Amino acid sequence: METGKLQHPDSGDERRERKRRQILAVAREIFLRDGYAGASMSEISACVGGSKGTLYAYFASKSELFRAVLEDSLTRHEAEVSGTIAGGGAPGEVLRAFSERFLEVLLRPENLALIRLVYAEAGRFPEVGQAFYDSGPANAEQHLADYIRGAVEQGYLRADTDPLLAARQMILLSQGWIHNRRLWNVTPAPSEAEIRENAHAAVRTFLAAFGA
Amino acid sequence: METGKLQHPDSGDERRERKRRQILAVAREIFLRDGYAGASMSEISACVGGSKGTLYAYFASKSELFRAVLEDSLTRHEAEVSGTIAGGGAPGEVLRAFSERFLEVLLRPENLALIRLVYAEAGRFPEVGQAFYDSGPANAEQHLADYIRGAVEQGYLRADTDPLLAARQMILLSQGWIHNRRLWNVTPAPSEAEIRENAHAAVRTFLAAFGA
DNA sequence: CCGAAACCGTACCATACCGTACGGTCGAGA
DNA sequence: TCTCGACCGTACGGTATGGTACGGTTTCGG
Repeated sequence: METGKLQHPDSGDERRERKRRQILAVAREIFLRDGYAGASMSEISACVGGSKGTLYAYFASKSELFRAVLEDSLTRHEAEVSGTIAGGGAPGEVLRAFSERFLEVLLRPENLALIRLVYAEAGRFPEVGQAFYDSGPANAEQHLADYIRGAVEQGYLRADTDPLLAARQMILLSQGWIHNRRLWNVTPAPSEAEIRENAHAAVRTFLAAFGA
Repeated sequence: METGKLQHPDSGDERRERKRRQILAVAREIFLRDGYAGASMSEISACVGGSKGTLYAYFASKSELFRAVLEDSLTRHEAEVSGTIAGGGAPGEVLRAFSERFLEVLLRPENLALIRLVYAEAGRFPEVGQAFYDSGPANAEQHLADYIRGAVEQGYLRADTDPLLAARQMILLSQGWIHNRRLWNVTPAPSEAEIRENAHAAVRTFLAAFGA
């Protein structure tokens, strides 16, 4: 009743939602490309096709649009990385899979741009950094620590392992030097082989420190 | 002759150089606070005291000022970190000193702001990232790798250690989770004890992987 | 088929930006 | 004391910004 009939492919709410997503997609692209201060509402509305009045009918201000773009972008890769450790099992292969996937996700151009943007704005807008941390690194950290705790209990890892510390070190090693060099834009995108190599090295060091 | 007499405390060139440094200091502060797009030449000139015309007599454009600020900022901590590994010696204490100093330098508010700024602009201005990398991380990486190579030859570390890989992993572990959380602005400045703890954990993991 | 709501195009406001220009002032060197 | 260059204060030009207003048009539910 309040949402209209399903027969029609273009009910009001659906239409509005579609437009909203379209605006978010365009705005996301421009924010990631130019940064918060560098992006322009006029350009966004021009790129999205409609008028600026319409844009302001969907989002009350630039900062609110920015917030919505971030919120939308952050909920994308929640499960993708954590999925690699959901099953449990022996650390060697699980951690290798995690490390590879983790770095591969971090290195996608869209995510590099997002990470740059968050770093840039976190100083002035603490809630940006907080939102990013909560919906990304905090999850990875927690899930990995849980897995490690289980692996310790099963005797795969040393009994005196601090799961949280081990998880954080594993994440740092997985992220690797490549990630920094990509953020600094001083090296082209690495091959899959390099990513695998990094994961291999990370796991080797991790297991040397925490393996049973 | 070409630089004027030393008797007078205020020769022309000296005066110019002083003003230049003053401008750089103020501009640095504002760029680090507001980012490149967010900073304003008018505010900089107002903060520095003089007129905008004078500002443009020293730096031809905003981008050139930005470049000069970066160049000036990057040459500060060259030796401070590398000094901790200059002497050589057994890895345990040397690496601990390196790790502590490294993280402590990274966590200084001015450097956090600089790192944020570089991350933010490296995507659009590759030369910014390159300059930063060359004058900072590349040096640390190289010096640490050299030290590790020496330690391997002296039998302190495993013979099959890849010095460059080991150096990079050591840097990643030293930088630690704290550094990221500070960049994301989700945690207050850590105590010295936390920094020492991080260094301790980094060295422990490193030696487990590469110790002889 | 009607009426209302959403949307478009465009013009507009106030502000801020970068960069320039210009007349006045001050201090140093001759 | 005179000259000259650097500096100051200020104002300005041209452009772009975030955000608003408004009349005309399309779209959709009833």
